Amino acid sequence: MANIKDVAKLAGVSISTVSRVVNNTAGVARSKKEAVVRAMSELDYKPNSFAKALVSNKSDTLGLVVGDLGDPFFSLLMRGVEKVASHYNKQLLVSSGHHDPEREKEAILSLIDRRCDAIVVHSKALSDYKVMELLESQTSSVIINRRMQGFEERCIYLDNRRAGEMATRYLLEHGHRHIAFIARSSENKHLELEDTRDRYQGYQDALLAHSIFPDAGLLSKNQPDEKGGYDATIELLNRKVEFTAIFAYNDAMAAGCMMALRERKVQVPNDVSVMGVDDVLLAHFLNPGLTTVRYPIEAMGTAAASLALALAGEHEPEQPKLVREFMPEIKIRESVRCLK
Amino acid sequence: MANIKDVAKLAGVSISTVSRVVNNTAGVARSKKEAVVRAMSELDYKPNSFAKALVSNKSDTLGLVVGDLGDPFFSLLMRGVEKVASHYNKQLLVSSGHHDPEREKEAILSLIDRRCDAIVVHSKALSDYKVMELLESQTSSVIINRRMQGFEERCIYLDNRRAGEMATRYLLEHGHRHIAFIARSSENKHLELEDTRDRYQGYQDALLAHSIFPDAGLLSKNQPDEKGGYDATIELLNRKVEFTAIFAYNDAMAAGCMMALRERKVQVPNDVSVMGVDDVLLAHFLNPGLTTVRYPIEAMGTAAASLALALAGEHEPEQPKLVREFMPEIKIRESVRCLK
DNA sequence: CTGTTAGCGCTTTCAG
DNA sequence: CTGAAAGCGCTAACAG
Repeated sequence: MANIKDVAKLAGVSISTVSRVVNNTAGVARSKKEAVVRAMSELDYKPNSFAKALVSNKSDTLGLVVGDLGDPFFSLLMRGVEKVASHYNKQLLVSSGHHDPEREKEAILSLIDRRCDAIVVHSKALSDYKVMELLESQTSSVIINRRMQGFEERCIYLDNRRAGEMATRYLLEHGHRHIAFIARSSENKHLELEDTRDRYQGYQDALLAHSIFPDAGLLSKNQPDEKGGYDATIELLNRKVEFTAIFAYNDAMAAGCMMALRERKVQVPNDVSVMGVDDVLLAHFLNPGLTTVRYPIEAMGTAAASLALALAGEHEPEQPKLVREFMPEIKIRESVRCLK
Repeated sequence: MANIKDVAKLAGVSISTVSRVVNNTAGVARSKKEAVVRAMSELDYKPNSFAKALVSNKSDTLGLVVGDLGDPFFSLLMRGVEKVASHYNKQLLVSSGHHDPEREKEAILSLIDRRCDAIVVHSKALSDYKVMELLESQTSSVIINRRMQGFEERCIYLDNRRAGEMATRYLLEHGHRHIAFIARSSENKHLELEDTRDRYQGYQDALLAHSIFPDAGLLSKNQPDEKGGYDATIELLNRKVEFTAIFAYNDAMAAGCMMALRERKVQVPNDVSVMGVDDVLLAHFLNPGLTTVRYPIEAMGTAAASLALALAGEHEPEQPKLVREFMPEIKIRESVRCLK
């Protein structure tokens, strides 16, 4: 592959001149410029990005760590991040942590090794401490979907407590009094997940505001996907506790939940109402459509990438005060019945 | 950030020695080795990947072009590709073509500029000719989901004709005689999309084998997503033509189709049966579950990445004869009614 | 086993 | 406006 020297030779100029026309970094005589341009296209010259990165110490790369590339939630997150990456002409380097602490750590480190200009990290398997330790020296990195003490400036997150509170209140306002909660279980025993805890907290807030004491028998934990939602619901059903509504940690669990209910001939929403969180594509196409709490994940991905790039000095933060905490909102479909 | 010189100085050795212990490329005296290791960890040394790539002319990067990062189909593709990337310790560089010819071209070129060791491309907006022109000199690139004349060695694709034939035959075997086809329309007037054409061809094959002459009034085209499926179905319904089954280009369109039917109070599968292609997550959670033709996209992503890396000389192709053409298979759920 | 040295391809002073 | 030259951090002969 042709390099800058070849171009210089063919154009009859020095490599500095070639560099100047490539980067438009200084004036060059029209005639020489034309010669260079001609030589470049003739040789199909493409500047070597490594050499450039080496000397400029900038990679024009945006790193992103997600949990699982195949998950619709992360899919939306990636789309949001990609939007700003392409706007700033950055390439996207993606790594998956596979919900495993060791692999998450590797994913983060590999991105750091690559000297990304900025990094956006979604991590659930690593402790706050570990994440901060890994990213401390990486000043233009942003954590998404997590709020960490002393690291707030670099966190983009949802008000999960409010999400839990909103959903539960919505159910209460529709006359439900026995509301089950399907929570996300943590793979790591020592790591309490902030988001599921906050959503549960919000759930309790709403209940207590209606003078209802949260019943541990209505709490079921499982992994945060369709299968987990299914299993958690079966377990709930087997307990023979009474409930008229189920609030699931996320839409994926809600989908599994509805599947289990259908199997057991429990009608949604006639017998039991269901709500989720996220508002991924799936929610729209479930039947009945899933009433859920919208998690603006794509917009948050965009915000995170934008913040990361701002930290990297790529641009000024647009807003006078950047929004770091996003607000959930209720998306009404057909999975909740009014009991009044 | 510390570089190799700093480490060498601190360890009291030459940079070659440091390089040797980093890459384990030659024996080093135990004492020096230990000194180097200590210095590295003390300085938190991370080899500069650009310098390494520059000198070795290898980037340890796998490039991937997809249509849209937010689409579940591509999500699965990415997961398949990522699996082999991480297995070979390659970083994944992802670009999105946004279903636009110009942006697809840019995406491919940007990956070439980055000197990826191998590239996997999913392109629908560019013509065969353009794609081949762009990737001709890029010997370790693979096209997925497309079969191109004279480029077969680098294509990984599904037997789309058979997919269309299988689905239609399945419907015929269940007694359906009036089967509508919802096709993918092409954004680009001059570009006939091979996959939708092949599926339609297979649809016709099956029909003709049952002595049924394909009726153009039962064909409706639209964009290949939920909205397109919805619109195509509404159009079909408005035509007042008779049909007992609908075969959609993909699951997304089938989902939109079912949505439209539900709105119009047409019951699935009692009044109309529906089939799709892909078997994405959605298919499982639609109600009724969508009977579809499984497109092993994740496995194909894995195969494509593996082939690309083999072309790059990273490894021998595992199979004596690598599978380039994948076979669809029927995934039975509840959206098809037996009329016999 | 170890150090010296010549680049990899590019940007960026610095003279002219 | 232009070219020469000094690196960016690393690898890989080459000599010892």
